[in-house]
Amino acid sequence: MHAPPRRTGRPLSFDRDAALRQAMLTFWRHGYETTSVAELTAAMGVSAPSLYTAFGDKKQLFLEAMRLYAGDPADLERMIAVAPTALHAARELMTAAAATYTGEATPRGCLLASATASGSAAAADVQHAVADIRRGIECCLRVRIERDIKDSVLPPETQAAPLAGLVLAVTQGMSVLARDGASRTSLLAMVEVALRAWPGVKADDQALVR
Amino acid sequence: MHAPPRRTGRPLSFDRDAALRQAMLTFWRHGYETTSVAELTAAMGVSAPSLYTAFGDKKQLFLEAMRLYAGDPADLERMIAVAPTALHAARELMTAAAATYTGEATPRGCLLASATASGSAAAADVQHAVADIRRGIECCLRVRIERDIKDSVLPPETQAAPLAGLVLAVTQGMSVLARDGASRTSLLAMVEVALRAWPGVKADDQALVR
DNA sequence: TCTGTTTTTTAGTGATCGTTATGGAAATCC
DNA sequence: GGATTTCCATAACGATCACTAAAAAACAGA
Repeated sequence: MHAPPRRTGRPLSFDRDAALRQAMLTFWRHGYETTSVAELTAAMGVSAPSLYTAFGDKKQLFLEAMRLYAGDPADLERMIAVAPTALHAARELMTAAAATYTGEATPRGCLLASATASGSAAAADVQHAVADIRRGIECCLRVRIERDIKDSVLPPETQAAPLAGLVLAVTQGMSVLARDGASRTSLLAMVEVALRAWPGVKADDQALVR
Repeated sequence: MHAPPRRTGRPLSFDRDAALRQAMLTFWRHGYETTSVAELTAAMGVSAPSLYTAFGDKKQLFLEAMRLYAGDPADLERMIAVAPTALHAARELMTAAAATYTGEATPRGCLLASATASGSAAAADVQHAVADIRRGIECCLRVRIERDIKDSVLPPETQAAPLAGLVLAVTQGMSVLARDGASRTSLLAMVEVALRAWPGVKADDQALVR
């Protein structure tokens, strides 16, 4: 992002990246508003004043943790663009989500889906930031579908927007089921079923695109 | 449920059902833990002591509001059982959800999806109660799909569980998109696309089952 | 009217919320 | 070794959290 000012004075006694990662995991598990600063300081191993000088406030800390969770948007955009077809990209998106939501060393579900699903009016801007990430993914996938239509990979009557929306809905819906205790295997089976909604895919045709 | 004891004493000054409905709308909009009792008393037009004598505590009030939102489980079970096919039931489930999540006079999204998506460990039992409702719907739909398989309405290789899970995932995922601002029209289009994953349905075949 | 029962209002409980002032310890610069 | 700069630990800020004690108020039956 921007180079640290690197001035004189006492150096930080904690690893900022490691602390941020712990904050991310805590937000992932408990949500944004339902995670207290006390929980954060305990998980991060950092006192409250240190947290505030290093990250600003709770909201900025969450936004930074959210960006750490989501990764570089350019990476995802590249994955979608480079995939052989939009179908491959959609499958990759959903299977990766299913794996992420059921990791052994991480909280269940999706940080984006859980963190701000509920929230008071005071957290509206945080909800917008999360929604922006979703919209970015959906937009990226829709554009890729439209490209496939233009390239005659998909039939011309294909509805790009609802198809991209479905992928997002299944993804975020899987987060809910993962939180309820659904296994990775069951989520992956759902992904395979969902992909049968893709134009040109049906039943055993799936083997062709895997 | 159980007949009121109908004893002597000062009568209630407020309509309990109307107050419960306002509580439901407030929980629907802001979630369980992120709704304060102060917000509830303001929305319900009831003082805190009255709220506690009438509903117990915040948790019991939420559970009652949740049951009001979800309706009688028997009604849903009956709808699924009475539907011509499991496909009809699935379509009804998803289109009704899309309509509910984008109502003009109600909060956006699904109370079940939003209220406990995030939450501290203290609200674990509330999360379980919400998850139980989802599991009930999913189970009911899965049984209906298995019945259609047995009745040769669906092909024998149909995977009932992932198919039912997909319907739930799309439903709960639509809640997220509705909260992000998706229109009812776009959600309904996604439902139509999702239903193409159903065995035996593809493209224009949909007209046959509508 | 009097008694008993229940709900109301008023005011407040201790706990926790996010956040910060303060004072001193620690590390770099000259 | 100062001088300077930065960070850490302690403690506390006002606000809000879920919740309730106490007493007045409104009903039913006598």
